[in-house]
Amino acid sequence: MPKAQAIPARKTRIQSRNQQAILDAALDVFSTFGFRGSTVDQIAAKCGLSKPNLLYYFRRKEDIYRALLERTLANWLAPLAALNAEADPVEELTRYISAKLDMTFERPEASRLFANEILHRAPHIGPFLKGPLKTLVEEKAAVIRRWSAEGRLAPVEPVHLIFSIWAVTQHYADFGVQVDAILGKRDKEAIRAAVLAILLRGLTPVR
Amino acid sequence: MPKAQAIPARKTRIQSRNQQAILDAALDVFSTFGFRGSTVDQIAAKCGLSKPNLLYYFRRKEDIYRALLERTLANWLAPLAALNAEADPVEELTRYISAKLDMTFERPEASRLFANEILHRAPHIGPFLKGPLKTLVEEKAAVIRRWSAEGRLAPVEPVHLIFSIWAVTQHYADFGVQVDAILGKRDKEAIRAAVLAILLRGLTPVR
DNA sequence: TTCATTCTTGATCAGATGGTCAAGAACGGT
DNA sequence: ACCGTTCTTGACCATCTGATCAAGAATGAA
Repeated sequence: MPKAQAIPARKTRIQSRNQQAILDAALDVFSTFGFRGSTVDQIAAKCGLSKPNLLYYFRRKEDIYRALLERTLANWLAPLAALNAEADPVEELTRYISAKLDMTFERPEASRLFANEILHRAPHIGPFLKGPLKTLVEEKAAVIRRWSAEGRLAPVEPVHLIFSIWAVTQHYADFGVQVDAILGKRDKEAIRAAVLAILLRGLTPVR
Repeated sequence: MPKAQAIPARKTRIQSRNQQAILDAALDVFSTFGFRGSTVDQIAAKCGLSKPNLLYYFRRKEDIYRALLERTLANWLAPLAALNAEADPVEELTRYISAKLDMTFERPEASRLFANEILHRAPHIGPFLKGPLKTLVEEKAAVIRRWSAEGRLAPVEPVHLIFSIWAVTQHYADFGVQVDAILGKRDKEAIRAAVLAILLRGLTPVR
């Protein structure tokens, strides 16, 4: 059988170790230089594999990139999905914003990876935006709208509130260089307090 | 004289026309594909010049990119610089946010160009961030802080307010693909109203 | 130990891309 | 009309980079 040499279906120990190492290295590289700006050599060097060896696990550069995006997409949705319609609105939003900030602080590379992808017109994850993401946003927007209607939250445009939360929280990762240039040393808790104040100020309904 | 062929100092009509065309085309290309992702051929094709001809005006690809950044830096600072300490705080902030949104709507490519540059760790404009930008931000932060101290504005962390304004307004340019995927058709005035409400809600001081 | 499968790599290739060069065409002041 | 300057271009080059391949090394189940 003239079969194209492929990665075996059966997952060996070596395989998962190396794939993991590759993805970790790739996240660093891709998030800093973008897809086109990164080279396979760079990634290979970073995880201590030879280039052909790396390409044994991921046949094409783009495969690494896609795997990386997919690996992070679920994590991306999780905090928003966790927004609980039954709990206290302001507390829920506080928790959501705080969780997003935690992601920003702990995984700024992941944030930058996405930012890069969206900035370049989302050539790889277009369907994800129009599909699962849109659905989830609409669902949670409905929750927020209901909160307002019930008088448990001040009136607010729900989708734009979500956009604003994304924008502000991710700003500290995506534009981290700028933030650091202006702020000097970074105080995470000060950022958290300031961001929560700005985004949630006045959302507590007047009773 | 073994002189390197250089662009003449004297500026001819053809020169300014072509340089202008090159920069316009380059803004489109660079903002979509990033520095590394763009090719000189692409830019040349877009403005109807041959590659060597283009390189007659800008000897290196990077020269185009830098010229482009420089051409836009001033515009970038203008709206913030215009923040007037004497006028009404909420009105001034409203005007600032509105002006930023206008830039987002009218020149999203410029916004994406900067976003890309910052995202990639600002390899070309690092000094600008730590210099003029930082200075201006600190100056205007002082203005906002004074507003709060005088009771003309609710207490707010000024620098983070500025970051939030940048983040939210630029979001509609930088993440435009995502916004459009979720919102469908775009209503600029609805965006303006929603953004102003979210960012300024509760900043009017209680009297 | 045996041996099929899995893993690793040096050498190499093809295409893309930034940049050069020399020569010719167009321009514009006189 | 003349001629130095400015502008334009086809051909070309060196390098980078994604990807391939064949052959050898390690692994692990029997």
